[in-house]
Amino acid sequence: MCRRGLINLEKVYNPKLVENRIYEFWENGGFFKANANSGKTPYTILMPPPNITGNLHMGHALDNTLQDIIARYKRMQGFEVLWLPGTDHAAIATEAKITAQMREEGVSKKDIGREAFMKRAYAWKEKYGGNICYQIKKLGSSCDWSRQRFTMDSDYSASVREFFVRLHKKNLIYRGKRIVNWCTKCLTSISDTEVEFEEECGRLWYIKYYFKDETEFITVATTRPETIFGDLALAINPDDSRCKKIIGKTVVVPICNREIKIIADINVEKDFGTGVLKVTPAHDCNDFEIGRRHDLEETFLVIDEKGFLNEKCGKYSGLERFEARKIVVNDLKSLNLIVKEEKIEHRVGSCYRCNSIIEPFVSEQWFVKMGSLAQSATEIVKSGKIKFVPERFSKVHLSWMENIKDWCISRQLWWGHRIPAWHCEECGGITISSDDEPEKCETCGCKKILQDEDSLDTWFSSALWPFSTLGWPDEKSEDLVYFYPTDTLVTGYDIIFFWVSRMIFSSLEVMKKEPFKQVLIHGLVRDSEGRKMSKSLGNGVDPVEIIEKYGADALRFALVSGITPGNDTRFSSEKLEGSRNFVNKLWNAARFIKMNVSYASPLHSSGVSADCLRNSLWSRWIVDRVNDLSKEVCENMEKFDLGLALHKIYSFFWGEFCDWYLEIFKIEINDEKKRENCKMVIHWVFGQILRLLHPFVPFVTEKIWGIFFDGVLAISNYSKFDANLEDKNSKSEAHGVISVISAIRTKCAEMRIRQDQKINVFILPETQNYELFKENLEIIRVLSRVKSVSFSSECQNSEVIVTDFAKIYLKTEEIFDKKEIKEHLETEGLHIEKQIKKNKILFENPEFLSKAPPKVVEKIKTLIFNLEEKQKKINKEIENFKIGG
RNA sequence: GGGAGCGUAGCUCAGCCGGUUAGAGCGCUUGCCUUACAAGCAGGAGGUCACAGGUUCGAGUCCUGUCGUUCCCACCA
Repeated sequence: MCRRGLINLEKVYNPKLVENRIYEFWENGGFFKANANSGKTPYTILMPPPNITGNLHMGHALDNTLQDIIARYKRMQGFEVLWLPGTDHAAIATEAKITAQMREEGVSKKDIGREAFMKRAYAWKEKYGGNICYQIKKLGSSCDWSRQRFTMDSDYSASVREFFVRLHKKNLIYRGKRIVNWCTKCLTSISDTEVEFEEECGRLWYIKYYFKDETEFITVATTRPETIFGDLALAINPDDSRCKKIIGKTVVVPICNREIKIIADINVEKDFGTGVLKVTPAHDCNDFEIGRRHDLEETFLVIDEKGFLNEKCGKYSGLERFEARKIVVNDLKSLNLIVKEEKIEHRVGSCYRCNSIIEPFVSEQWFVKMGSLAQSATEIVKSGKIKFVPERFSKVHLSWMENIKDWCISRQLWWGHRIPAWHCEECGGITISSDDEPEKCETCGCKKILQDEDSLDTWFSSALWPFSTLGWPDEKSEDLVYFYPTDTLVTGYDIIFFWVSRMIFSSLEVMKKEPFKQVLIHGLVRDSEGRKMSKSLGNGVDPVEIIEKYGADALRFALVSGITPGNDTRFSSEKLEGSRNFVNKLWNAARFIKMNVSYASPLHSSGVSADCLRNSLWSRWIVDRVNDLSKEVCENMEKFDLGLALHKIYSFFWGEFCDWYLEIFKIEINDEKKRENCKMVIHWVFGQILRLLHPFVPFVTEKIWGIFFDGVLAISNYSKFDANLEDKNSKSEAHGVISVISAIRTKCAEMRIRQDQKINVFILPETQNYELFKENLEIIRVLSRVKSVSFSSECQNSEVIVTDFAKIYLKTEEIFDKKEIKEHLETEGLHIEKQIKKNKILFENPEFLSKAPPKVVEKIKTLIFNLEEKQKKINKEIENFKIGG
């Protein structure tokens, strides 16, 4: 890496020439490697492992950027920072991708078998997992690659098995036939969180069920007539007035002519449809519950795993479920069994991976008992040991935990952790073991045992991320002891249930300690029109493409500026351009400083001496300002108000440092007495700016740092408030001069005075400000772009401006229109009068005086005083015009 | 049905504990190629802070309600 010696810095910053080399420099230097023996206070962040399904998207870019900002900030503050990266095998998502790919090739899972499939999946992991890491590096992420983990690493897998075994021992895992959400395309069960519900326009058919041997019928409303083959009862609410009359009676299921009973159950809404529900326990969650209460056959399946009607459906068997619906409805109609048909808005669940409609389906699955786990996860958040930022997201976690049902953790997939359960062919007993291959059946001791075919929910393994990545189940592992509990988890609100909540209860279960102290929740990255970025809309943006075009720093800047924790953000090319411009501005400031302040050898940017500040207001001012800024920025950073912190640095750097200090520096550098001190100050202040900005835009700042200073910025100290550098007077003095310059500029623009009109300015300062202005006459002249500035008490036929610090007269060779000047003054006077009035009203109210804090009263008093002073001056000028005629 | 967010300039959004004349970026507009930067510099226009009440000496900020909007949760089949 070219550390310095940039004699000719390019006019336009080119991130392409910088970023890759800087990252290599950091990585080779091992600056991001965490050390469990450093003796420093640890600060741990675990990267939410991206799925190996494909490429990183903008959401990842935001998530990673936020983490990197925090990691770099904490590292610069002297913490031993561990930011542990990794990837997730993403069982169902990856398997869906691979099978889709295979389908195109015309092969199926069955064709190639489990072993070959796993081989293929690992190859996929190598390819895409590697690509993801490449992308994370491109973003500038300062994570410790030596500790990189994958959720299917062999020791990680061992920890998953161990966890399973422990839960099983505590009776928190059970196996049983239950109704689950079944995806007929992925051919697996999925958990409740993995079902996405959407409001859809469907139909409600009113179907006649005749009483046995009677001509009377009862009408039942259903959205799923194709499931009548699975009807095992009709149910009615016990409070329904018809209930007594019909309860226990037998009705005949249409078409299949099976006889079923009418039962009473409180889960039937009296007011929905006809108030009578057909109960299909094997294909509806609600009906399953009712079935259990009334001893109905739970496993009476009529639809198979692929979504086709089975042999129980007579001539309809073999029909796809939605096809069957149409045919059944038609047949019912022709049998005159449909009373009416109406449109209905209802919620339909679909698979979060493949989007096909979920079939509630009874099958044998493994479950985690949630009761006690959920309770501990609730308590820890209520106790405040885990804090959500913003706080409101703790509610999301809590309300989910408080209403949770048991968690279905088995999946009929191959890609993932195979369930560590072995079935005995001899005795049918189940052996649960954390061994890779247990030798014999625990029950009968024979060796004929076969591993369960199912694998585990991907979230079952990612729930262990906080401790498995640090060495668990080895409880004495150095990393685990030192880095656990971790400090901050950064993630989007969309995976609170999926992951955050599950990490909390899993960690409490095995570690007996919270997995992290804070959870920083961020929102979604949307497109410029506020739409969610998605493949189907084609509005997704590839972070790497953006980096190629604008640079990683600009991307990071665009993602972070203007965000507030928990809120969504929009991403647009306009924002990106603004961000790139900022980076370029920074680069050019460096270029300017390099051109004017060249030291033979790079400096240690240790501090500024009081000596440096002695003879320049502007040095005192800028040092005080950057000192203030450091304080505010650190306060914001601690609260994770990263967008706000960045905004403050931005406006200081651009609006104060560049616009004022650098411009003034150009003038002061000509003063031999000030020159050296100025150089030292600019050097130091710029160093502080680089420190403050580094977590946000690490590449360009590191690059520039190398031009001016020794050492590595990434591991330098963050800028920090220093009470010794406070200088309150500098602020008002600088403001006094700046306000005069601004006033002249505004007036000139207003009056369309062109620069070539050579105007002369005379100022009359307040006596106490005389020295201040005397010192700064040249600065005022140059920055206001006027011909001359001098002191004078009065000046006929001149435009007059009154500021808090001075009266200013503008004079050109041309004579101003007196009337116009007077009018300007009068408008100004009117404006001031209005303000005075508004503030004086406060004092007419006795309650204001008695109740408002003295500080505020005092503040407003001086405000009024100042305004009145100004008003007097203006009136005097107006008076002059009258006398003058 | 329950819960949450948002509503501030043409657009995207800041605005901490209530306290002078409500801010930024972009866009628009006027004038500038002023030796770091035209990806720039110096000006300017543009706001009933969704609406209605309330608390308060004082409300964009706190409370209640209304409207609009977005999202999350929930077994009306």
